Amino acid sequence: MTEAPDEPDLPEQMRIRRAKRDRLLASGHDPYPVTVPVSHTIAQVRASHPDLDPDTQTGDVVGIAGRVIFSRNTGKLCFATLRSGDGTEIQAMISFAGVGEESLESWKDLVDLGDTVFVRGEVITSKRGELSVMADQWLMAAKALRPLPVAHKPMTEEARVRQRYVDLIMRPDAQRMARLRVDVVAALRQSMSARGFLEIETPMLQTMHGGAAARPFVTHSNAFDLELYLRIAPELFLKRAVVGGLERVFEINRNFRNEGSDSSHSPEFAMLEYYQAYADYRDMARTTRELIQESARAVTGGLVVTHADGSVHDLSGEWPQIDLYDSTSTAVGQQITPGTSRDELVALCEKAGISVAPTWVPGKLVEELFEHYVSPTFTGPTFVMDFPIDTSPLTRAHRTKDGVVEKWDLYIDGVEQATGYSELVDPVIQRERLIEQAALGAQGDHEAMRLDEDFLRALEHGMPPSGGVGMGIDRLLMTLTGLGIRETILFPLVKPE
RNA sequence: GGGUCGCUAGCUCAACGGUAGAGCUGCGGACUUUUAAUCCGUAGGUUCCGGGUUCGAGCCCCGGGCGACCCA
Repeated sequence: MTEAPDEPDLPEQMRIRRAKRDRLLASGHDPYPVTVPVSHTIAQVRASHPDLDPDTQTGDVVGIAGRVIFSRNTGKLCFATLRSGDGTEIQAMISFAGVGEESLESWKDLVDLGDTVFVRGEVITSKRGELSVMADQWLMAAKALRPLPVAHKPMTEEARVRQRYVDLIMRPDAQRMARLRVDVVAALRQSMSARGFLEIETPMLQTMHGGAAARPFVTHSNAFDLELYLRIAPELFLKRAVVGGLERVFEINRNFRNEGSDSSHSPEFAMLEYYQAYADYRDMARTTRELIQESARAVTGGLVVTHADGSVHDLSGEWPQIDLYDSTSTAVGQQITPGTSRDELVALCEKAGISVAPTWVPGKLVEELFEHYVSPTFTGPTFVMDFPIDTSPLTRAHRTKDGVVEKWDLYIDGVEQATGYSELVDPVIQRERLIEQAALGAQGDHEAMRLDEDFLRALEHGMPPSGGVGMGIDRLLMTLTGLGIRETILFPLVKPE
């Protein structure tokens, strides 16, 4: 048994709680016992005693534990609302008659809001009808040394993100979000598994980053004296697996991109990527729609989801497909094709107020025009088809249209939700594309891809015609809930205080 | 990267350049049916950090930190 060391700089309320911990120890009670004799969860007690009349005695004795979130003491009878980890609550009653004077006084002296307590007693209802456990014994299960924030004023957004443990205690919605995420990921895994996909894990520490246009985080292996990168995408390894004959593979895991964060971007984010041999981008679009619909059904029971702001979003049915070049041409009032000159595109961008970076290739300019004029007009889920070839170095050229690749982006609520491809599997063309990327990198484009010789060697062994998709898990949670990305991630990256 | 706003008690927020306050929380007291319990009393501060102006700075100026929003 240890005394709390003197910490005179602590706020008064924390000093007092430490003193209560000491008093528990002094009276022979462990403030952090190894276990308490819980017999039922709060949810079980609630479920097995529905609709009792007020002032009922059931004769059922249970042992429950939960965190004290409200406390109302009268002279010889104390009420506490206990909340369990799943968000369910029940009232505990500690009475002079039930536990005796010493234990009652001890409760009033030593139990604070935020403490986790064990209560054993009969399941009853109070005179007001509240389902309660009338204690014949109580024990401290975990003494809280810090006070909780006020329950009736919302914590600031920053406080909720930085101290998610407190957010989870105080706000049942925070717990619901964490559990919803579990359900969505489980639904995705089940949907993939039902289609014969194997879940595999590919390296997060890579000697060569690739698979996306993004700046990587760099780290270092002491043992190998080697510069390593946190992956920006699993794509090139999943494709190696397809080369090897794992014809349907997927991975759900984290990617890391060394860029800023805002309401829809996080430096680390979870992604589902899947590859399917003998499928093309149209097959992948259908599968992706089904995956999202199955996720929505799994967590909401239907295909019409209601967001936190009350807005309603219909994910049912087929989703429209529009052509990138056609829709952008209509929006700017001028025919744009893969043959439109860079100068013309720059002029259109400047007219739109888009500031153009000198490294931007023509395809990038077209995508910027599209995002400026067209994507904000989307009202429901929309597939945008057939992207410029110069921004998609890992994608197969379109089978009939010059200058574009077989790639789609799926937009939901105006945000890119997923992207799919008919994969480029010709190792000769792939090498040419990556050499072009390496040249861009040499010119200072930090997002350009590198020449990955081992990946090319794999392709040279022959990769079957395949489709691939990448879908953001955090984005999917946003789509289903309408919340920001920092709500969907339990512990998002924050700068140190 | 640019602009605007914010940072004060454990939490949420006030305070004309002039003694830093409130609610909840806490502490002491009353109360055996409360529901954000109520009633009486009471304590609690490095005003994000560092400089400067001033008789005097939470407030004004400069620099820095963290955050939010808008723009790029």
